[in-house]
Amino acid sequence: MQNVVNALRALEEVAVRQPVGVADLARALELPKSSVQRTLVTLHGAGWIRPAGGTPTRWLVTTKALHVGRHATGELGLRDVALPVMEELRRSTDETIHLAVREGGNVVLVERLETSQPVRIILPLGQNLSMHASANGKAVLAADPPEAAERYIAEGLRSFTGTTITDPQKLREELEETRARGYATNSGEWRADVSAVACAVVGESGLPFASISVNVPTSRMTPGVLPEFGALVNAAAKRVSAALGRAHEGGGAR
Amino acid sequence: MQNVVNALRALEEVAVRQPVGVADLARALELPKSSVQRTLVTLHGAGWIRPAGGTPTRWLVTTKALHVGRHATGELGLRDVALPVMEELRRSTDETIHLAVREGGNVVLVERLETSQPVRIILPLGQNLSMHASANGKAVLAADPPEAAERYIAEGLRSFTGTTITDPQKLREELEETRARGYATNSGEWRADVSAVACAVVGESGLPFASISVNVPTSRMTPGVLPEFGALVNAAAKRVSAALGRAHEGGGAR
DNA sequence: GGGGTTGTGCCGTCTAGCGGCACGCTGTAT
DNA sequence: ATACAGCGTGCCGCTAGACGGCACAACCCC
Repeated sequence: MQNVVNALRALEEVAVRQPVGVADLARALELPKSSVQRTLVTLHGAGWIRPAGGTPTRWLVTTKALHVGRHATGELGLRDVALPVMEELRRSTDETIHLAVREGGNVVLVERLETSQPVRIILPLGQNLSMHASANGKAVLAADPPEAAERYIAEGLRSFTGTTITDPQKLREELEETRARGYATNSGEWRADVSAVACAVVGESGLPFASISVNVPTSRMTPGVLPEFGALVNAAAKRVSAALGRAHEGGGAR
Repeated sequence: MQNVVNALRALEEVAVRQPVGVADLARALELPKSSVQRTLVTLHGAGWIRPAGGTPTRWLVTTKALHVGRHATGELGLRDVALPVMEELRRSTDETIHLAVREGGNVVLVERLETSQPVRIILPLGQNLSMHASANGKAVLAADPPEAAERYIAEGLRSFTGTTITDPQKLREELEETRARGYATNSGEWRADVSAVACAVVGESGLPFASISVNVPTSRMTPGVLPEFGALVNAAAKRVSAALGRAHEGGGAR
């Protein structure tokens, strides 16, 4: 099915480079022009891309991918269950609430409710967050079995800002604290101006598969609000976990 | 490229029915089980779906589609240009702001900023809005050349609520008013509790390709705010159009 | 415990995708 | 004015790779 693989590669490439022509794409994909041309026509027929209209023909992605992507929440109904809880969480904090799902070695932002305050964090849906440098990631990691965390650590901890935890031992301690505390934190470890508290959502198997976070500009993150938001986000994650069929056992993380 | 078409159908089907197994899918797609199986493995290899982990194998879509879908804004950089303007629009209205792009005979919601007020409208990104029963749609239709509008009208005007405009002549008058007024309106014509004002974003060719709207629960939509929000949304759409390279000529719509 | 259903894998047939090639067009540099 | 390089598009013979029938082990629910 090399064919399908190439078509999907073409689709992604169109998304990144749009509006783009056949020849450009063929070069980028290192594929014969005529093959790419055929692929584009097929993708168009299936409704995933469309010509821009002018001449020469330039291709754009349609919203088909959006429709498919909306369902990418890992568990059936996670979004529906989480949204009302996130709503309430935003009302009580008036800060930006994120819902992220684990995927591969990362955590991906899939839903967002914003604060009404002027200074705010806007991350695009679909944003990848690394496990060790985001509150959502650390919440998931802390709720994981130790082996899984070790496997992640073994891949190396990339640094993003001055406060990013890159020392394996320090990260282990941090995860331990997170479990004891019931929520994970992040103070400018990925981007200097973004701080957050998060708690994992666990499934029937007891494994974490998603995470909810309250995101605050570092400038507004005073020591006082941290435990307050922590307790709120912990309760929220517990409610979502429970609604998905299983009591949220132990702290907020494990 | 029947192959690719089937793979994309499978992907969509997985998104809708996830978590789903091979046999289920094969029935839904009316394709041999072994073919579907091969397709699933390929889609997995390409990173678009993933097995749920347990046994029996159930498939889920990944966030790959989200990443691609994020670029589905029709014009290069539309989202980046529009977001700050939408931000300001929300600050001045404290209502939910939508960015929609035209696609085929519809208009599709691609970005959203919410009000902080408790009663609010939440539409999913990727939502299709019909041309004649939404403020965004009517704004685009009013900015289109008359032939295009007539072509749309000829396809028939479906009714959603008691106030949906289904009479072609009434719609023509409404579009005329919209052009004169500089913004389109919607008072519960699609869903009874949703009202809005909108204005089209036009490209270099002078044709509308997107639209910005302020969405208000019908209960909050008093006669007074209508012209106020109308003027604001008109100014916002003009700014986006201009930033995309061309002065926004004439009223707010054309 | 057995009948049905599931996910998975093999393999011979032949179809449908592959890609080299040529065409007409447009915009640019000479 | 002319040449040229690049573009998007379409054709067509060859063959690689997809197709789908089939078989099998594991599982679940009567």
